[in-house]
Amino acid sequence: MGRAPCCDKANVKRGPWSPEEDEKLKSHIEQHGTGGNWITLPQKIGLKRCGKSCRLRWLNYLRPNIRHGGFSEEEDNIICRLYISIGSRWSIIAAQLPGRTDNDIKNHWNTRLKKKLFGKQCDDRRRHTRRITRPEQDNIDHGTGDLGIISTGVSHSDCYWAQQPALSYPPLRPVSEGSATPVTPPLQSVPFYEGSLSPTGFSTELDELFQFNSAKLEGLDCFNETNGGSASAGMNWNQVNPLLCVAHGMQQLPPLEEPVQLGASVDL
DNA sequence: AATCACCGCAACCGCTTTTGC
DNA sequence: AGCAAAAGCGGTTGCGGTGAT
Repeated sequence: MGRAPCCDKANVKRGPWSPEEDEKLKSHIEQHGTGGNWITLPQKIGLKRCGKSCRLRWLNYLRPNIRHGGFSEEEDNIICRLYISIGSRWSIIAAQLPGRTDNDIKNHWNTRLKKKLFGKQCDDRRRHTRRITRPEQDNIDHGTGDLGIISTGVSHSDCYWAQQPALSYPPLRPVSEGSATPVTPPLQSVPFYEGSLSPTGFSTELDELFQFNSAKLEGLDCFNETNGGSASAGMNWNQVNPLLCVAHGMQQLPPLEEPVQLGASVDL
């Protein structure tokens, strides 16, 4: 029983695409379109590839106007803001960044932005765990250092980067608090938002998803007061990376005379 | 110079959602 | 309305390149 496979795995080629395969697929789709059926397309054009593989190759690589790499600061900010708000909905995030694919954004997040946003601790932790044996790593990796903790709900006592004592980012506070001038969302200068901007700076459609997703952050106790309270209201803005505050649309304030130390004496 | 570990990316896997009958 | 097939999507894996030891 079980689901029928989408193709005969024994008779399809896997792995990297050759230039010839790319050319076949590209020229066919440019001339005839996909025909509305990815499953039969590879047979039609004599490719020994799974239909899903063809679709992926087209969407992520062969499609016109695809841009790879070279993410700008502005794009980084958009990705971070959306990730914080709606989570790993890569296709939705990609829809806000013309020329970017969900796969590309996902890779960019996993390899760079995650570290940029939450600090080097994640990175160091990973580096450490990769040096140890597989069984040990299996015991450690879940819920530590990685953003997986957001959805797994592991408490921050298990959260490696939340335990680190020496963060000294400039202090920050929510825009809504006090008289600080809000940071202008960088998105407003991006043409594809024109016409349907919500107060958050994203498209109206996206705004429904963009209500601050506190549930998503429940596992991240550094977003919360120790006694509960909403994720954004309870956040200790002195202890987070500036980029994270960009993600929240927060105002960054001038440095305190003494940097806040994250440690046992500080309430999270 | 050799070896090892890490990083970045392309591609795959399998689950969920959508569509057509 | 119910089912099956196709499409969409997000998580994960594998591998080549690169830097550190």
